[in-house]
Amino acid sequence: MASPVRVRFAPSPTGYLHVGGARTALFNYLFARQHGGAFVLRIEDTDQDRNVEEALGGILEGLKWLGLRWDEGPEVGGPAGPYFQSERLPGYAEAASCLLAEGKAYRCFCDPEDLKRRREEALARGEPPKYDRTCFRLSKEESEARAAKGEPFAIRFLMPEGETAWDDEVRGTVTFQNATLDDLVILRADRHPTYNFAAVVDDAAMEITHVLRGDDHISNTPRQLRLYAALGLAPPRFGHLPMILGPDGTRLSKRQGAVSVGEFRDDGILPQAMVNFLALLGWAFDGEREIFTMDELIEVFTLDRVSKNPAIFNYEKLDWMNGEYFRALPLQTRADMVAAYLKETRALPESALRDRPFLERAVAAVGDRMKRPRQFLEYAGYLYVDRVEPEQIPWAELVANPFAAARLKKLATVLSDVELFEHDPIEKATRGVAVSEGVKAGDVIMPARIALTGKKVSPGIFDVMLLLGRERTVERLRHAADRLEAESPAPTS
RNA sequence: GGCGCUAUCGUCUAGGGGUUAGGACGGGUGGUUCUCAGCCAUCAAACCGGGGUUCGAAUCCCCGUAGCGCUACCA
Repeated sequence: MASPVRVRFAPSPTGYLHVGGARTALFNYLFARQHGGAFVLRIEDTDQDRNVEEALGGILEGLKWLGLRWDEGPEVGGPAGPYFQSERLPGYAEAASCLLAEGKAYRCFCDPEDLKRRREEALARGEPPKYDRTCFRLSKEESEARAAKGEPFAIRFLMPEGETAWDDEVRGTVTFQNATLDDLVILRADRHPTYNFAAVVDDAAMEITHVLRGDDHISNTPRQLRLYAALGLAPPRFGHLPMILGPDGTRLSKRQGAVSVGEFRDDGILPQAMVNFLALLGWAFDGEREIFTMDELIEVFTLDRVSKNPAIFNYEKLDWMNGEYFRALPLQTRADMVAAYLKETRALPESALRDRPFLERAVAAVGDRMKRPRQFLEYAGYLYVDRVEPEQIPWAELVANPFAAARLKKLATVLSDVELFEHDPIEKATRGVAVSEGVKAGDVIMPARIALTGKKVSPGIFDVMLLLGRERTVERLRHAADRLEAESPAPTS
């Protein structure tokens, strides 16, 4: 039996949790859970200049919100800690010294600014911008003398000849010529490791068995493989996940819509929907089934069904999927979410939110028209205002209808006389008006809808009346009728 | 420029030497209905191009093209 599966998600705290990162984390999580392995969270904070104080909290929060609990890492600890690279500095320095001592790495005294300039010049000439090994040619004595004098230096890995290949879990065999790889810096002048080196040292130390990461790391893999070999360490297996692109086919950016899981959460996306949607970005079960709970994903997820091509993020499909999940939620939960949304956005005065039973009735009436909490007011906002100001187009339609005023008036009268102001009596009375007018029910209902809600679209009209109550219903109908009479000529009889 | 990866409806994808190339989102149409949503039914919509291999290629191979990624003392 092979060693137990151990995977990791290794974000650097430089920003929010991007959906691409979230998808990578999800796939790692699913793979770990399915194999009964461990999901490790490691924070790659070796670049102090780029670390953002608040970023870590957001990333952790995002992972938790998605339900991706890590077995080892920040907040929970674990046997392979610490889980912040900034706390593992001695290990990198030691590993680098070993390579230096064995002649597998060398000191580089070149000035970073100078290097940068040379690289740009090479690029401008159309040449590969590789390090020219100036410092590799230094004698051992000179190198040591300069170091002893206190001259700053970085440590570079001496890239061996030959080629490097591996059997990728999603792409099959991938091969690189080492000549196209650089003598990469493994330890910077400030004694901090660079990404490729730290990742190798830590993945080995943490006994990571599978590295599942974004496609953008594919060219890092041969470098890391060479590093494992030089260090005498057994490499993990690698799997490169396809990128997630924006609607325009380029890297998903804020310009194209929400990109961080926090934004989606604030937009009323449910974590279950996000997880399900993300799972389908670059992976499919059989091409038919689309709805999966996390547990079901854990059961059926396999790396060999991960797609090789980049996926464009489809906001509409996420919205649809969210609707699928949102509608399935119990009324209580939906009401909770709507209440939380209204409170956070202060879309309604505090007082309006106090009547919880009313809110629940309204949410029930809106029913499955709502795919996200934010749509509540779209369908029920008129319940929370003293007087509706009808939208332009619906009102114009009413004005153009010569019979509208009379029908509204009649309906108002009938409704004010209905004994029990409940759904069925209201419906019966309303339909009665239509019959006596010799028209279809819709010819009475549509004007009423506009008078009552100001819109052409609303929940069922009898639910609306019920929610409004007899008084407000009758008043709105009469008010609309009066206004109509004032604005439009009476029907020629 | 170099290196690498990829290529099926607009999008996510299934399939993979012989299929009416399947599903989902989105779109169209019809039904249910007081509108919308939902639900049901239904339609349109794809194998990047060129060469091979083969009786047969969307599927295997090569070339081209395109897209994306990497090419840092970033991760």
